Amino acid sequence: MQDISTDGNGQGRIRQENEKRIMKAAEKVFAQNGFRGATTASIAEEAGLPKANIHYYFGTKAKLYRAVVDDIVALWLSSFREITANDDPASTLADYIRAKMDLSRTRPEASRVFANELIRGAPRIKPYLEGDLKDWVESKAAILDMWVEQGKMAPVDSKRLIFHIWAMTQTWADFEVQWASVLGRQDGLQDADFDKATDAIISTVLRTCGLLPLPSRRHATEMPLTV
Amino acid sequence: MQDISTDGNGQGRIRQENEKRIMKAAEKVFAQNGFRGATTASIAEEAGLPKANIHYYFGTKAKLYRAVVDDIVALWLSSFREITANDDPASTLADYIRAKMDLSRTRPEASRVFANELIRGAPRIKPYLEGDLKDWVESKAAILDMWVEQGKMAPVDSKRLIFHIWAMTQTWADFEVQWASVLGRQDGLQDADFDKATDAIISTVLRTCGLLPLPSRRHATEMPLTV
DNA sequence: AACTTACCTGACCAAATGGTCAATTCTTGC
DNA sequence: GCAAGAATTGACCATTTGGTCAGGTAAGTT
Repeated sequence: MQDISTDGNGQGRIRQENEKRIMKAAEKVFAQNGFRGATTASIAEEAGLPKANIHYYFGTKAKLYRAVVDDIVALWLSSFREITANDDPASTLADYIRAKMDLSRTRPEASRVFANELIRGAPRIKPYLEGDLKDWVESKAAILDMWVEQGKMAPVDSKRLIFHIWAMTQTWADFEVQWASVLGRQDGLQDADFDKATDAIISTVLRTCGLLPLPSRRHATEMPLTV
Repeated sequence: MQDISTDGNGQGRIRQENEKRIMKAAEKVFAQNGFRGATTASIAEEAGLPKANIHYYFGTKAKLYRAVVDDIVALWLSSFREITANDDPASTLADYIRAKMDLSRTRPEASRVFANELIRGAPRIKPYLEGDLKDWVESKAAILDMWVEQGKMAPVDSKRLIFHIWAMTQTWADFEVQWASVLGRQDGLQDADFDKATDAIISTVLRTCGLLPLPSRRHATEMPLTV
């Protein structure tokens, strides 16, 4: 006989399938409406199940939300294992930016749930921000600083650089509609748009770190700028 | 006798004061909960007025929201007049970033209402995005391109550079709690934090444009990187 | 086949929500 | 000081919301 707890994730086949289905629907609805704005009825409709079914599996809206957010935090953390010690700065940074942009393209709803949570002051994930995330930032900033020490790259404000990489990569998920509108993409951003954005972010970051030669200017009438 | 339209902004003294008061409260509540999640009751409480009073001045929640959003769009647009033709690229960009960061620091709630709207797919402001904002971006990108043509700065992807300036500046308003948590600021970000962030963004942008000499590396054991 | 457990869901409920309204008080121009 | 419009608000209402529950069906185990 298998242990199937009521609220956790038991291992009943049907249960697993339905929980996944509900969480996918919930992620979408929470992303679009935030916790307070989302209704269990609309989540049920999105999942193609009667509302009572949602409560059967998750109990309350708050617990369902918690499950969705925890899932996303786990995704975030797993994507963070990237940057490691004595790699090459340029390729490591570029790889990390590419990984982050892939998440923005493939899991925009997850990013938006997270964004909603932050805009609201992160009542439910502050411990994560002050714990795992803070630790991660500090350890990665230390690596950047070490690279600077070793003369592998130009001095930078390492923490702000990390923050700004997140800002630039996540804006393409969170505010996609803004960039699509401004670029005139009626059907939303295409893969090519993400590629172009990725290149632009990599250029910006590598130039910030002095890791990318500046293309020569059109009219070479001025002195070189850089040391 | 003065013309006081019911829904617009008549010039009754009391009316003006109360409308301002309600909109301020509404901005805060909408920022924290989005349109659907905000309740007229909580807006009323925040404003220190009975709920019926809110309806007396604005009719419906939707009209109030519209008024708040329009106000913010106007603020946004006015902050956009900045970048003009044949200025000096470096100081113009730096000034613009400083202005945008000042908005993030002084009007974070406005930024968050806007962010909420974008996350939701911008149902109510798409015309603005596809109109005024698109035009603004195109005209300013043209100026950047002109500077490149004139050899005043290195070639850049001008539109993405603008997008990323927004992303970096607005993240300090929209996701303040995240950065405060990671930096260990228990009482929220301080002015010094914004100053440091502003410097970091300016450095990144100017280096991207080849407008800032790179500080020399610690160990000058390698060849200069830039052309 | 019998039995146990997981799964399903229509019908229901109390609370919250956006909005209305009529009665009352406050302002203001004359 | 007084009439006319502006402002105020408690009480009320229809609808929506999160959540419950009883009575059922399907699935697995022996």
